[in-house]
Amino acid sequence: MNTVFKALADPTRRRVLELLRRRPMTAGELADEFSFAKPTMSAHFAVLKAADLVESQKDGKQVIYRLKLSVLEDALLGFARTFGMGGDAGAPGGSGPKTPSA
Amino acid sequence: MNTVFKALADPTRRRVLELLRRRPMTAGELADEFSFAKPTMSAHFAVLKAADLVESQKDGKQVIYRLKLSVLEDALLGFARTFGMGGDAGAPGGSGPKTPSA
DNA sequence: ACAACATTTAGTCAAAAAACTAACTGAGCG
DNA sequence: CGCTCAGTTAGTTTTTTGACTAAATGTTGT
Repeated sequence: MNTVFKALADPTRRRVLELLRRRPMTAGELADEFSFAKPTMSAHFAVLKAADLVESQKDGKQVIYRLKLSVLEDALLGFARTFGMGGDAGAPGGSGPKTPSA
Repeated sequence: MNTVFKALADPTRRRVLELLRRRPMTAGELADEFSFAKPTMSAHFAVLKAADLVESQKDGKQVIYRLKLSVLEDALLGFARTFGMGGDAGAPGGSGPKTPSA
């Protein structure tokens, strides 16, 4: 989950995710949407993949990236619910968990 | 919004927000929950404040920090809705929501 | 006024992040 | 086979981040 938030910290990567929300795209197609060099984009893809936010599939000489929406959902909405948004998952009224491990 | 995601990228800051979700706390109280030096924590508070995720109020020689839930909500749920989660604010036109509430 | 306390500011440092160019790997084509 | 295209890996550089100690600021009690 920390990797997810780290991945989301960069605006380029957030935009990659937004592009992938519509359809899977090849590394080249994605890279064309930005002004960065390809290795730079490749590194961004690697971060997204390490966070399990995208999956890649090789197709001939291209690599197709696809959004893993459920992972993004789990992280985002899961965290949101921690704060009592969109449901309830961690906002007790009495004395709750300290969770002193971080 | 970028500042919000940058702020959320650090686990210490996420935990500060979680602590503040229950009640406003002073800088010292918050700092006591962590093993870092106080100036380190102060810097984290500054990042959260710059992202407008918390507000501070001076009370004598202490500083009380309070969570700005609505800002967190706007950023988090707003971004989530971009992906068709928890509502609709930017769902794909050609291909509908893949996983409406998984 | 002075001391004690809570917090922030200043300055330093090491590690991580984000970018680049150059070189490599693997796939398909003539 | 040798070329070219798509993408990644390697290596370097600059900037940002997250931590620390020491010192400054501001507040309260004596």
